[in-house]
Amino acid sequence: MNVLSSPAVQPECARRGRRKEARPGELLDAALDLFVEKGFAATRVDEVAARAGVSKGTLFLYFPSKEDLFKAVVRKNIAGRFAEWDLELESYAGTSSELVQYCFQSWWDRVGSTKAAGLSRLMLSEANNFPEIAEFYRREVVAPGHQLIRRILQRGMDRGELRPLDLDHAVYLVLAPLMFLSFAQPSPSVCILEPAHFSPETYIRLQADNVLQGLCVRPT
Amino acid sequence: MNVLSSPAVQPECARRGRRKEARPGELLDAALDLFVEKGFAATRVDEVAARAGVSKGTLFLYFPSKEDLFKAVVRKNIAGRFAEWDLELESYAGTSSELVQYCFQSWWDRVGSTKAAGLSRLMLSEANNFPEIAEFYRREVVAPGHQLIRRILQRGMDRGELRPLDLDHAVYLVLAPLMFLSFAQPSPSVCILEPAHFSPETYIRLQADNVLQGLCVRPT
Amino acid sequence: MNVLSSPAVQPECARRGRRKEARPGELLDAALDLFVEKGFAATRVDEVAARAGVSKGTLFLYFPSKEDLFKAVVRKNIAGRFAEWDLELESYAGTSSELVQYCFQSWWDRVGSTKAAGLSRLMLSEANNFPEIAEFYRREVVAPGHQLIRRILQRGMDRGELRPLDLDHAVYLVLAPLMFLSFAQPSPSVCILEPAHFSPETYIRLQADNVLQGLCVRPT
Amino acid sequence: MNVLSSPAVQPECARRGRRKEARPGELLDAALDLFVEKGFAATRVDEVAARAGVSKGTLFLYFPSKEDLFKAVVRKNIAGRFAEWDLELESYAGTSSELVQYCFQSWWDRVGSTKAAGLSRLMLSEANNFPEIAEFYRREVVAPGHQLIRRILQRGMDRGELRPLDLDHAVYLVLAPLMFLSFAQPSPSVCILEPAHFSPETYIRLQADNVLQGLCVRPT
DNA sequence: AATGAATGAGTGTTCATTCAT
DNA sequence: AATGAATGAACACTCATTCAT
Repeated sequence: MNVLSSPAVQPECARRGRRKEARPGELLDAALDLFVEKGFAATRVDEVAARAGVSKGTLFLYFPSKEDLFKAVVRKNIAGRFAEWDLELESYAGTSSELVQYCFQSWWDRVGSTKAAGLSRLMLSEANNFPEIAEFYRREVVAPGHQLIRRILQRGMDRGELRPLDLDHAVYLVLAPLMFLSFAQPSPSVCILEPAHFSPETYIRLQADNVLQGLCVRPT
Repeated sequence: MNVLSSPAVQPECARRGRRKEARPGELLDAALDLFVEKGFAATRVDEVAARAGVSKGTLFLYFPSKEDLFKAVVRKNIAGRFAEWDLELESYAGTSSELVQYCFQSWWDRVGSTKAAGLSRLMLSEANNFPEIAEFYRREVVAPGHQLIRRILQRGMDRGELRPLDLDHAVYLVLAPLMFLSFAQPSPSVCILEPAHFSPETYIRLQADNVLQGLCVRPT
Repeated sequence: MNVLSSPAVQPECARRGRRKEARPGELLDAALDLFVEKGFAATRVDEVAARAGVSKGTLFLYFPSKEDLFKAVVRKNIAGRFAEWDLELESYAGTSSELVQYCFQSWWDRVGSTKAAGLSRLMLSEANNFPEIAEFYRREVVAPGHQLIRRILQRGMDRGELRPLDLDHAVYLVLAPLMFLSFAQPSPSVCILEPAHFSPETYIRLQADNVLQGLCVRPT
Repeated sequence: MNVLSSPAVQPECARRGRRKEARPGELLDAALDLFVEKGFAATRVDEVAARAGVSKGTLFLYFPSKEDLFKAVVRKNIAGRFAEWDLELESYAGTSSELVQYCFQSWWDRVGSTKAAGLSRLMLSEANNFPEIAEFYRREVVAPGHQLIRRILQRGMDRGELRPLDLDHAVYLVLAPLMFLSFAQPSPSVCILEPAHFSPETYIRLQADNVLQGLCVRPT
């Protein structure tokens, strides 16, 4: 463990120590993959542990239950990032039109194009069977997400850049296109007819442009 | 069970006879309800059988496995209503703007507000596990649906009422809002923040109006 | 399967039918043996099922949980018999002295000398860890047992055959000797010093005689 | 850890030092508490270690297994207080009646009301699983206890104060009430119907008085 | 054709025990 | 000596599927 340690044994020695702190992250990564691929119920904790290279018992050392593991996955990949996004919104200086475009684009960059996008579809199927998880997801993801969009639209109305809107329904002008793309991940087969001709980036731009035609006081 | 049967028991016997042939249909109906409500994995075959009024053994008499039951449910319920809709479209006489509005509205009336909407969400979750069914669904539902929208948009462009559109992505300007609503049914909790303040009809109208602002050459 | 069926295959055929009704009883017998031998927590449901000659799944067909199985065992072997004993007491015509003797004796004949006696010791160890079972046992066994003894003593006082007694403590003049013997079953090693010199029947008679010396108005 | 240690840290160091040697004892004390409270199986070694203020690994440093810990607990706590009691008996000057009363009372004061009473119940439950310990308990506790009672009764017969007794069974006239109370501790719920109305002291007096009515040549 | 009793593989979770540090 | 991260065997309970009747 000194300067002379050969690189070959270093990892072996360090693994223990390094692992200890890396474990939760490795488990969360493995869990995200499997949850997104198979759904919550169909994902076996053994498999998550195996993919993270540990035993089943170790998983329960870090997460007291499968549900808690799932919550941690959601928190790490989505829920925990709203604080940052909210701040970003508050300090945003551009027009509402630019803000909405930015919103679409950065949702895609940070969520839609990542594995985390698959979590939305997951919730769709499992919400009925796991009410506690559904409630958690509503509180930690759905609510902040809705509020974020509402604030964007409200800001636009306040600044006179957007038409007067019924926010209870207008939020979905923004959310529906994003969620649709989210639900289509990672296997778009039942949503997108010809994935080969489909570019998410083009989709995102088109949706943003189009919704703005309707939202803005003066169509750009 | 012969001519001497008293009238009192006759119906009993007759029902039996009728039942025997109606069994598969009753099972499929029960299965549709439960699959849509709980998802594939969480639906127990006992419950399907019970709801159809037969024993679990009988179900396996008609469907060799739960998977086959699922396939049969999907096959039965996603039949071709598209032929009729295609005809309707061809003979439509109004403006594109009216046509799109009509399209949103009648989708909600005929699909979105019915049990069939639940099947979309089902397919979304199970497509990975039933590639064969997914392919079937793509062929019988996704493809005709996309084509229908494409024709509507193409018609609009041909008539000079809609702007020039990249159809491969523009179809989703119409589809995304509809599918989002479909996936949110029947348990909107993880999509809609406050279902109590949400009216599907208002949503449909707002989405149609808004998308048209972007699509039309001259905003109405 | 007709009149010519050899007796050898008859049981094979009949087993299905006969079993169906005999199963719960067979399971309860197996469960009683194992619960008494190993305790509640240490008894494996697989083992109970195996001893009854069925699979684990079959056990859960008849008893929804291990706790319910245990309750059924207690009900069959003790709790369900108080009704009969209460009746017996009401119609008893002899003196209180005879009644107490009869009580000791028939407790031994019907409970103390059977495997059911082991259930008391079981509860002693498991009560803390399974509060629901403990509560059930209190309600179904402890309470009726105490009441039965109280009524016997009260009857004796009413008839002027027994001295005035503080029933809250006097019940244990009768219960303690019986329970001690119960706790000593089926392995008396830590209660009885020399089991070889110990006769439960003699013990029962001696305890009954002795307690009566104190209870009766005129020592016999 | 030497003379230079500042007074402030001295106690810290000293405690460590003292602790190191006291560890096994602290572990045994913690284990006694927990075993008595929860039983052997339900007691978790983590909890024992935590209560003793050490890690789980440390426990296994001193005791190779949970079973060995249990054995050590029993061995430590069931020491010979009988020598003292035997002496007390030999020099006792009062009547047999007084002696028996004294015996009941001091058993309660010195054993029944202490944690040691819980050990009896522990042994009762675990005797099957730890025959070696059971044998030890028989030799060190059961046998001396029985002998002590036998001598008391023999003394009474010799002095003409007690009736002629079959000692093999008569010992239990004294032992059964005491053991019943012992087993009922510390959670009397499955033995005592209404603990709120129950006073161990009253119980002890009543049992002593009553048994003497039967034992004595002339009822006092 | 219809039943429903029986099965047994599979799942999340616990906990005594090990061992590298 | 002491730690605590890691293990893996064990266990109650579920449910799709089978099959004798």
